[in-house]
Amino acid sequence: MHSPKRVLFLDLVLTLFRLNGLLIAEGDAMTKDLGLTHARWKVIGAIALSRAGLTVPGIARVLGQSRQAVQRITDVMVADGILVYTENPKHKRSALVTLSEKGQDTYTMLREVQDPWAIENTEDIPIEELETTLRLVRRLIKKFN
Amino acid sequence: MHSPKRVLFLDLVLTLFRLNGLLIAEGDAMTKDLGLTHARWKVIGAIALSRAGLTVPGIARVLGQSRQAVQRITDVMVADGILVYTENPKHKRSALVTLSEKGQDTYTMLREVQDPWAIENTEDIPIEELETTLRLVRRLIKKFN
DNA sequence: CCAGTAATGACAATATATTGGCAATTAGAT
DNA sequence: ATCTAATTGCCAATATATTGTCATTACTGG
Repeated sequence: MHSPKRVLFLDLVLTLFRLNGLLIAEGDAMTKDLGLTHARWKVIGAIALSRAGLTVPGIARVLGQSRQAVQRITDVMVADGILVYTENPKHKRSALVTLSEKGQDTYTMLREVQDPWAIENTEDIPIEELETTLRLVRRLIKKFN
Repeated sequence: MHSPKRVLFLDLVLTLFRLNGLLIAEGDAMTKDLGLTHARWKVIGAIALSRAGLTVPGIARVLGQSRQAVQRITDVMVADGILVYTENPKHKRSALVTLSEKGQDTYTMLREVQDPWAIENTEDIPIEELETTLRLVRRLIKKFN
């Protein structure tokens, strides 16, 4: 079967793996001075972008990872004073993970490098293409959920 | 700074992390019966999609990973008889990684589940959107290289 | 051709992530 | 309200990946 969409899609998948790795490398380079690793800034970013508050399994879903991996890193980050487990009105056992004051400071510093980075790397990209891509990615996520 | 592109882009990045995880889960589910793991089918896929032949660091670049991680898994796969290190005319020390007969059989079986999967998941997606997305992803990769 | 730089293999230490299992809680359906 | 299925925390084992280092080979500019 030589469906052009099939080839295109498989090519896209491989290319996405590559971009994923490069994005992690970018983030690590960007946060080198903040003492963060990708496991950490991903969690911080996920929490910061969520309005409603996130539990550990919630963060894992957002990041496409196992809840155990997230639990490990949040435990460490709580011990480091960057995150705080706060009571979850909607669930007795599953706490909400929130940024401590120190964590908010870290996020502020993260933003200071992340924002210019984001602006710089989208300068020459039409907003329509970003929207199309985001929409397509979301559509795929919905399929695979 | 409230650049809409900035927000869109950061949202896209987070969403890509999630899609990455889901794609890996999809692949693992797809290849469960073939005795593959994502570390393995990624390597097989990268080799199969390459025309010129790939070295270990070459595979690592395609997959956006460290060469050491790839080296580890290719060593195991060579020991398992799925891959073969063959002489590289262009480089004395860095061998080309190729599929053995067994590896080609595995790839054939992989294709039998992968192709329908790819077709099914792009049925309702216009080819133009796939092209736009692939082009954008490639553009980002070029920036981050 | 040569000198400096980058790429590669090899090895080790560490970090990160998945998988599996189990008990307790929650959510959903009837 | 009750039953069932899904979710969650926790623990352990294993797999995967990164980081750092060094010697060797390849590449590049002059």
